[in-house]
Amino acid sequence: MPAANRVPAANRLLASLPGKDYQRLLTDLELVTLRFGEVLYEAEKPIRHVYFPNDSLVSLLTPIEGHKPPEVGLVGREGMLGIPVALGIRKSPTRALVLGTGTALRMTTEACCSEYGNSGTFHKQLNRYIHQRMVQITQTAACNRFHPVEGRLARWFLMMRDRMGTNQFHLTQELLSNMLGVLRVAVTKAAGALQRRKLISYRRGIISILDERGLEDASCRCYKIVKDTNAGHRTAIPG
Amino acid sequence: MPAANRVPAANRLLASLPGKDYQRLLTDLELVTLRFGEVLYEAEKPIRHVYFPNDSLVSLLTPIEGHKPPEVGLVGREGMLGIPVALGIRKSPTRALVLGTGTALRMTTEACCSEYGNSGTFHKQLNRYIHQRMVQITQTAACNRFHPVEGRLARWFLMMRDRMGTNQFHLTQELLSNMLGVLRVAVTKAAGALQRRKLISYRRGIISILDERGLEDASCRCYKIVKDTNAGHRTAIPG
DNA sequence: ATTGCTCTGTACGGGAGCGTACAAACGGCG
DNA sequence: CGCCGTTTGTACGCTCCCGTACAGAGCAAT
Repeated sequence: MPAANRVPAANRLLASLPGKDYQRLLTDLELVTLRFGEVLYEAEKPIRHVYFPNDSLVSLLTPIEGHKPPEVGLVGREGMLGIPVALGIRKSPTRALVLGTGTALRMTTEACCSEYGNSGTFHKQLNRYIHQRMVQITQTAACNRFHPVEGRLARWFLMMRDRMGTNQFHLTQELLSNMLGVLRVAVTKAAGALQRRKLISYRRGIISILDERGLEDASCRCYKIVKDTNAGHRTAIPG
Repeated sequence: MPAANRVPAANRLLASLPGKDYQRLLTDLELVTLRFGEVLYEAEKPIRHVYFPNDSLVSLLTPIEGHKPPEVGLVGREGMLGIPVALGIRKSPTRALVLGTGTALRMTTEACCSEYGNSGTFHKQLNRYIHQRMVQITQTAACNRFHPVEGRLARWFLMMRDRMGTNQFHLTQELLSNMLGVLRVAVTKAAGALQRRKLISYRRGIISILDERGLEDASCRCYKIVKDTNAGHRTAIPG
């Protein structure tokens, strides 16, 4: 195994663990590079590893007949891939597609299961993250239903920025339209509007955020709602 | 506390527990009647009890500005209300609205937390249910995005039947349209089409399923996908 | 029966997004 | 430089659903 301990835990979930727990986890963790386009899990297939992204970014897609699978989750340094494992399920209901090339720490499904029992803190932090993801999916369900493409697109750019920690990323409108579950031309139109307002620039797959505040105003409120949930640790049960 | 042990555990989640675990849980469980229109949790408010419906039915709604809150979960005898508690969160992200009058067993949030630690089986079954609900939300997100109202309506009737265990229930088109996140007239039209095909009858809030097979054919495939997930225990990690 | 309320059904213009087709711009490569 | 595949932008008819308005049908109470 490559030396995972040579890398700081850029992953926030791991970074939130006490040193002792983190040290024990490290023995099971392996540093890997996730490359754009790579599929970590296929839907309905076994989960062999759980992943903790550092600067990589992964999209979760749910298959639905007659359509390109839309996105139901976006995971970066704030989270983990492989929630079902923590719930005792070895089969992924979704497809995990790497959108942003970068590194991640991973451990085998088996190791994760036993660590989940060993460290109470790991367990607790993971549970909090699972809750965040449920909120994220819930909000996405409502958002997909009601909000026009432009606001959803702005929201998606901001989520991507938060999870990658950079204002520039690479993704074609074609792929993006699949994630949002809309026609490519709808993305073209919405992205064009955002460009004219100088909030972003979008050139051949390279997206740059020019005006963060402006983009937040252009995004639907769902962005803030999910973000605030993630920040709201006070609601966790103490002890 | 009313004698919860006078009622058989119609709730499937409780019924799946070994007798020993169930007996211990019973000391904390209280039998209550949930009445149509009652709100068990308000969104963003504390969760005081977790509920295990017997023949009652509860809808989970997520608030979204400028719209009536759409449904993101439907809970009956197969499940539990208060998943966040099991994840260490005391605040409900959704509103829990009783759609079907009936009984439920409930326990306090505190009791649930300690039982969650006491019984490994309880823990395990709950985790499996949490996973099911994540699949349910995920499917709903995609379904809301792509599928026309008629199929979604048929699906909703079937889910209601599964969770209530009856072919007849009471709900106005107005309320139903809020759950589905569509205009009331869209429900009227879709329900009318299903009636003309003799799959249901719908008279002043009283819905009767006339042809289950036909209704399944009319529903979108999401129905079967979620149902099969719930049946698919084999994917659980053994031991 | 009459009144009043709730619930269901019908009508119609408008808008967002679909599906498709095609044109234009860009970048890599020979 | 010129070619070619990829990516982005524009156009247009169509459908579904929105928003609103209003009519009819069932039920309850007086």
